[in-house]
Amino acid sequence: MKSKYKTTSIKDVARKAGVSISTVSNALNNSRYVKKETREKILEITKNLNYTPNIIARGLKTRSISTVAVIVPDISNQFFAQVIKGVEEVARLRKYNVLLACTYYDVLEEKKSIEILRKQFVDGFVFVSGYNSFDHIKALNDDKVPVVVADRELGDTKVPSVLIDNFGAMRETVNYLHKLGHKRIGYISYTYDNQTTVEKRFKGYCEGLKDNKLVFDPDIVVISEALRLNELQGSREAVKKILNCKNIPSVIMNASDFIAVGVVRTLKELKIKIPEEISVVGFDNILMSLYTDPLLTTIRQPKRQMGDTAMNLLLDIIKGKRVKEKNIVLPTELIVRQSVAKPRDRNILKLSLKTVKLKA
Amino acid sequence: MKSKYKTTSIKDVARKAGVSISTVSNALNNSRYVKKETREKILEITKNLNYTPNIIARGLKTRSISTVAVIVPDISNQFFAQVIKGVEEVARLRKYNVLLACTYYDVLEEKKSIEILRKQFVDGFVFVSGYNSFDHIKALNDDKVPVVVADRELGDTKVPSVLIDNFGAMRETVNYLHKLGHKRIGYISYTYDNQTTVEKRFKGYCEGLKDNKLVFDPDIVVISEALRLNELQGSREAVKKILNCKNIPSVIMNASDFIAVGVVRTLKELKIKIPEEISVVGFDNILMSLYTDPLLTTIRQPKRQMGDTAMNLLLDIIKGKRVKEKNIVLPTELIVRQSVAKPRDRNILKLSLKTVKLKA
DNA sequence: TAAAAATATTAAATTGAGCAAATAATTGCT
DNA sequence: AGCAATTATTTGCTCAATTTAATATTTTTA
Repeated sequence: MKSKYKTTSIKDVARKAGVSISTVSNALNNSRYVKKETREKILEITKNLNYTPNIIARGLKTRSISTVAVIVPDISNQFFAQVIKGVEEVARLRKYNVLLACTYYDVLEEKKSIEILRKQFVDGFVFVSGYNSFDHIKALNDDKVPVVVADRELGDTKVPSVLIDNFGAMRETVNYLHKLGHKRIGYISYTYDNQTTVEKRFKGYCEGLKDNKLVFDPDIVVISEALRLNELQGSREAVKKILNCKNIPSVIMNASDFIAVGVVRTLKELKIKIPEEISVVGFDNILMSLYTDPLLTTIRQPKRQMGDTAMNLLLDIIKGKRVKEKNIVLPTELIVRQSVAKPRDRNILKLSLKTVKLKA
Repeated sequence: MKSKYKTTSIKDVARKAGVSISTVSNALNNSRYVKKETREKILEITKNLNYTPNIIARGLKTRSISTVAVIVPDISNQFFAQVIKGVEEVARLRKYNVLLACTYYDVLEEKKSIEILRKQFVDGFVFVSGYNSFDHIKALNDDKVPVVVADRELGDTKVPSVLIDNFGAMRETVNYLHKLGHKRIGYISYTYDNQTTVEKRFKGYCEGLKDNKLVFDPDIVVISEALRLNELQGSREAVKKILNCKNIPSVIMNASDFIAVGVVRTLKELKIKIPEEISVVGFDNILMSLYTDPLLTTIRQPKRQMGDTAMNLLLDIIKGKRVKEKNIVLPTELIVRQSVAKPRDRNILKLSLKTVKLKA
């Protein structure tokens, strides 16, 4: 504490115990032999004086105050909050402190945070970048600063990372839908930069189509900047665009639950029945996916687990433990709820679409 | 950083500049007169050597490493995440670090966090307790440890706090509804302990009734433990209980948006029209309130502002600034969306209820 | 020009611990 | 008892800065 008042120090304990400072230090840290009686006396006095070692002083010598930084784009985003939760839990368990820094998708802020913190007192970083280029993180790693990246593929296996297989998850979901009988699979996403999770999802969708000899049809794929805002309007426009094509898809896959929630809303507004006429699939398993009507079928990513795995990995690296695998891929899971069904007779849909076309 | 390699220290700068350590310190901190040329030379060399002071060493002397702790029950809760966001923003602005600790509504964890952190290196606390008794926080304040409480009424104005007027917000909303013509106002809440925000809301509801000479009717008030879980089922049961009474309310107020969202869902399931037959009001303005159908009318609390106000207050206290008001009440706002309307002819409702009763 | 005043700089103490090397105390062995 | 080996403790340096009190330098004043 900043308290200007003198706190009890190791000196006080030493004086009261009639021994030297080092003996107290040795007794408390078990770093050297200390006679049993001496140790007990010291422990007793430590307790009486309510003494705890000054972490800062210790840190000056040991060069660590058991603190790691978590850097995320925005804590108010459920996803990042969950990752942090995982990090925090492991930190508490392993007696570490967590420093939080938000960067609001601004590389400059990311770099600034790195700059400030690495020169200061953190032992390492759990990093979820909000940018599409990772040179600053690679540089950090090259400088031997312990860092673990979560949910970002750096294309550089030297940097430890904890990811999910966005590509595989989407691909398998396409396979699942195809098995149900779907042949026209639409896709809605916000625009992506190079290397981002959203790009991987899109590629997984494309690969899934190939797996099943389905052709990629740009008429039923919308990738739009408007969807980045997580607002209903984006989904609304995307859905209308897809519904205006000749051959309407029997299912719409989405790059995120936020988009999917908007799609569900829009289809309901248009009186299109989900999943009877069109099925909808999300990605993320956000809380809201449990509040849509019908409940959203989506792909769960283990957000909290991502955080705790990253933190455990980071601490192992900091402690110099030999880690066998430093590029960890966590499993995703398709959560089957109510918004997907086998495709029905396409005539049902065509019927309701007469109305839609007029409105859209 | 923990880097075992030697970093450049103030000594290196001093040697290279041909001056003493203290002069370098004085030059960099503006703590003493330093001749202009000397200062410039030192600054130049500081830059060349890429020197930054070791915060830990400084902290040992100054007893601060510019870090505050934020303690919340659970970061994955939107509300707390927003508060933290506010705290973090101010921290970055005022060049402070934020240590995060979650306590999962466990007083023991709260006490443990206090115990660990206050003895260590934090300058103060922003505290959102998850408990209904605040002795540990009062003790902290009594010990002259800077602490600001957010969103909790301690009933002790000695402890600095940033709150909203839960009581007044509910009361005024009752007045608003009464002005619209509502005479039967239902209320759903989860159970509360002493002193909590939810209790204040309930009292505000009661006072609002009195203001308008409406009688409190336990038949249209549900306060249940089941609602604490934030799951649909709780709201569903509460709604059915209210609908089973003789004289059904024309509007249902709710202690939280989570409850309200469930209420909206349930009413829709029961084919009761919102707001034509029953109006619904929430509290919190969570993201999901923008995704219900109809959009939820609710009471906004300035969550982020709560965080940044608390942090600014805390830093002012830490810096010894004279603060005129250390018990701050932030304004709430009724956000009028679609789920509230003037009450119509009660016969409409009675008609649809014939069906409901059977189901419920 | 010498003394006083103002300006500029520095040596040394301080912060609270850890740690290596030196020293002291105890035990074992012949 | 005497010496080595073992066990226990301490001295003093270190970490990297801030700060106080002392000192050096320059400028002003009489």
